[in-house]
Amino acid sequence: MYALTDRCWYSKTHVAAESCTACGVREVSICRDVCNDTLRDMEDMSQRRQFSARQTLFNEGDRADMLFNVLRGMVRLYKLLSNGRRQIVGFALPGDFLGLALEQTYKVSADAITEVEVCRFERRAFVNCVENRPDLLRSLHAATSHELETGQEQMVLLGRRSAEERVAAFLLALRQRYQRIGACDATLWMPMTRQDVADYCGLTLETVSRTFSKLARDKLILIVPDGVRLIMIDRLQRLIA
Amino acid sequence: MYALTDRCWYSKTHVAAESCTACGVREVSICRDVCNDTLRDMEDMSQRRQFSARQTLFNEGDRADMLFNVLRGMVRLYKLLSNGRRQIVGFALPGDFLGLALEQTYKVSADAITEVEVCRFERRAFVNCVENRPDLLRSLHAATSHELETGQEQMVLLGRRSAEERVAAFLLALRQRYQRIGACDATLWMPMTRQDVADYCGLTLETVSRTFSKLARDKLILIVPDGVRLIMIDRLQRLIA
DNA sequence: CGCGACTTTGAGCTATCTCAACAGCAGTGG
DNA sequence: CCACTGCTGTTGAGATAGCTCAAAGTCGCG
Repeated sequence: MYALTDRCWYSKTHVAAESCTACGVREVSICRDVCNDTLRDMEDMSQRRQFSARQTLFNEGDRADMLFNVLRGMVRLYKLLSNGRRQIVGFALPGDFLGLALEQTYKVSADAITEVEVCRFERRAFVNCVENRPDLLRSLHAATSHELETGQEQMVLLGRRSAEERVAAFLLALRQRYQRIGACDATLWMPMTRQDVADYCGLTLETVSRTFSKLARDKLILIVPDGVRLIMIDRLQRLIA
Repeated sequence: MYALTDRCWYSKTHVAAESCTACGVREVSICRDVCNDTLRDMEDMSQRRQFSARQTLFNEGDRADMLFNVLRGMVRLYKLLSNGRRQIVGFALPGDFLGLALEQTYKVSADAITEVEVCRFERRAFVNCVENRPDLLRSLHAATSHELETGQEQMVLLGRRSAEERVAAFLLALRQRYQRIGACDATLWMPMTRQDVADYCGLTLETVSRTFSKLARDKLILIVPDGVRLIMIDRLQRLIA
């Protein structure tokens, strides 16, 4: 898949190649298991696009004209409340598909945390394709189911865990996701801010910062620029057992 | 659909008829939009079953041999943490399908809150059917997407809302679900305990009770046996705006 | 009637939030 | 080259929403 010994998997030099068959994220995307005909259809429909850090991909409520497959970088998906409170419902990594539900309007907002490259589809065309291609629908359903399960885990985290457990669970889940896309490393790349982590974990940024500090003081993690190195994964796991 | 002026829609006398075409919950189930052939297949696979209140339908981690469509009653879906903490991730009502993800093991536990009647499928047979019936897959995907969206709303509730907002949002969401299945009424049927509501809203049962009392004191709701009557829906809505 | 399960209410406690100060660092411009 | 600014992160101290523990109230049911 990627060269993974360092964090170059998300760097500019490892952009997925132009062709789907050579695409670097195909192995972890909804297009992994589709047949060749379907893949060709998808390739014909797709356009490559880039977003710079902090650019918006779409806003909750907008007409969902475009669907995205993330190729590189990190995207935050979130909902806002009237008074500015924000809940991040997920961080999208390479291989993640935005718009799984195929619905007419976006149900969350999305913006780029880092520079982001995506494979973009027009929704109408994509939906048409899905209608004729049960293998693609099957993939979409599997991905949606997986998201649903992740969401249920997150409800447990938000509803029933302490601050320390939330942060530990967040770190371990992030690690698992990097493993899944073949980008694992004892050092987790964390381009998001403390505020982002807080808005994902249902905490304040100060509590997140204090909790990171405590975990570092206890030598379970090491805080490094743009990331965290997991030192004692077993003890992190015991925290959330 | 049902006779709805009172709460009889969930009573024993309104059990869905034996035939799928005459089924009382079909209009709100995954089988709503499937073609006649698919429906016949599903009917052949399905078995009617009953569970009494507090009976377990399945436990998280078990092999998912059976899938369920709820016909009558209410089911709680939850996850447990080691020390007994519980997060309820959803209440299943008539028309809700349990096992949308078609996965090999259950990701949550489910037990009956009331007496429950279900339409039950063997997973293997069901999955086989889905493979050959894109229309059913389409329905499953739509239902799964809807669950995913509901889950994201719930993350906002759990991560960023106050106790009062959580309870208000819970009541309004419950009302919407009853509306959706054609069982709406100013009085919401709430057979679950305060502990269940607490475990759904990420609160303690005392906080839920106090919040209900406050909403009742403020005349936004009226607490009645086995339910809550919504008196000033607009003010509840303003609470969560 | 009396028991058990659920609910309500009260009072004190604490995990987390809020507010505030400060530190590190990158970019900017004199 | 260095002051300055803005942004992110850290740390401290006091405030508070919701939790915990406890007691009493309600209701259905044998």
